[in-house]
Amino acid sequence: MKKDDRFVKQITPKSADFSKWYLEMIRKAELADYAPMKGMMVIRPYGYAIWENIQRLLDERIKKTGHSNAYFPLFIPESFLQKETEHLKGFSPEVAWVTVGGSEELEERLAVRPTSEAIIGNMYSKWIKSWRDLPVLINQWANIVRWEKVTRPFLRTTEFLWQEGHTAHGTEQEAVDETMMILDLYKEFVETELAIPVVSGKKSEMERFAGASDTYAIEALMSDGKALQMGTSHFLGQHFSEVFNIRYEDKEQNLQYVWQTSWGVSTRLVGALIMSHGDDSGLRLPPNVAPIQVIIVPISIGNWKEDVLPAAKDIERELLQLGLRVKIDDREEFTPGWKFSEWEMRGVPLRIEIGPRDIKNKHVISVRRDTLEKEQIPFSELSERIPLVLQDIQNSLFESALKFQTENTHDVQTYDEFQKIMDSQRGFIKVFWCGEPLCERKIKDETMATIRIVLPEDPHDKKEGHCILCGKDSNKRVLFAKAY
RNA sequence: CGGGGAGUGGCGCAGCCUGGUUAGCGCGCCUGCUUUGGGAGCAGGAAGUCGUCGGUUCGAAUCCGAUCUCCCCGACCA
Repeated sequence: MKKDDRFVKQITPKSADFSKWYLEMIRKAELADYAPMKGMMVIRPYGYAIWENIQRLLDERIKKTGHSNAYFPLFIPESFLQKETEHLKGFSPEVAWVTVGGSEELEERLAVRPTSEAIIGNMYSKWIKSWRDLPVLINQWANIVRWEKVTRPFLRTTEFLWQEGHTAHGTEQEAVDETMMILDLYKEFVETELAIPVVSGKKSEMERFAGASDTYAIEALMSDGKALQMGTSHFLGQHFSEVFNIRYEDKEQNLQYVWQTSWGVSTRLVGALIMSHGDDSGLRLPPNVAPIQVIIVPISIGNWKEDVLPAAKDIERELLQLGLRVKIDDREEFTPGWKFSEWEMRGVPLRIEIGPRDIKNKHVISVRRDTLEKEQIPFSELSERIPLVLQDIQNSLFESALKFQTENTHDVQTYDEFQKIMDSQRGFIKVFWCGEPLCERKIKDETMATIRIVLPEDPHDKKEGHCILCGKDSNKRVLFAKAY
């Protein structure tokens, strides 16, 4: 769409300045606002409603796979964090500390949780005694604080909301299986509900979670060619069970350390929604998580409150009965045209226009946000048609994001090509890598790209090749990208 | 954390260099009337003490210092 043809004129087009567009979207669509303290934001009702939908849809899946929710304290004694050396090293630069309670200096500082492995490890050591106590499958929805130097709304904030699962198992295999099951669950969830295609795989050593044996992640390509980590699933091995002494007696009466996992996704997903689907006119929210799925705009002409509004309300009632999230915009102070633009900018998937002409002809005009296509739907077919259209929008948002991802995943042969792509349109770059952190480091220094994931084996792909940088023989296919 | 830019009614900005009466403009907001099928028009009105603290000066949005916050680039970052 040419700039001049855009109906929505109050925002910087995404194509003109991606970063500015992103920040404007958040504020103009009223997803969030800056709080007065550095790096902190207020999630406003419209943004929070998206998070609530994410929570609900993910929570269902977490419970369906046998996990239960619980809640652990916000504060963690310093000594707990210190137990796992790598964990401490990884997090200490960004921990916020409580040193005073009321007017009294604390004997031991308390960390505001940057993640909960330590406090949960401590509790698990009390709860787990026998093989009969296993597995422990607990999830918590919580807030997290990390004192980040550079922050961006939703993508990296000082305080954020997330879900963190923490499980303990009797065997290594069981914990590994859990790690992978959750990774798949995340992938399915994000692709189905957020309509964002992701790639999943293991993290390189450099990107591994502090204290984990292995970290797996789902990564998505944003429409500016940068990758965003959307969720992680960690196989913790016995690192935490050893230091927190989480042991159980097995059937043979041997004391064994448990095997653990932890995994999480955060409010960052809201940022991902904005960046993957948004366009020059604003947000394009997938129906499954959109706070409002259908906005009904009555055409306010003449005696519209008596002629048009009742019909609009009938339609609202009918759609509500289908379980849809519907709203009528009956504000008198705005013209229909204004409302069209407003809801377009805010990303509502489907708009229904109804005016005197439509009532006479017993149909409505529906306009889908993703394509801006208009369609006449007879009153009698609304209940049947609207859910289908919404599903189609959900699907086509995914398809177009997938197309973008495919078109921007480059299979390159030379480092020269690699550098050229990173200097221009970016995207995912698929190459062989020798496994040396030194090569990874050098590539990062020269191109800003990091290994997002080590690709799982794919029967369609070559198995052997040469490291893109040093040329050594390699059987590791990896995905490089510039990360958020 | 380093380099650069910026904070002036709700939003976007001008004024600052070369201190000087009531700090302007557009959008938005309020009231009224006319309107309403892709961001309506006219008339009237309200709202800022110039991020914050301190300094220079007869006088500071304007000069100086500190500090907070935001943006961009980099360093760092489950």
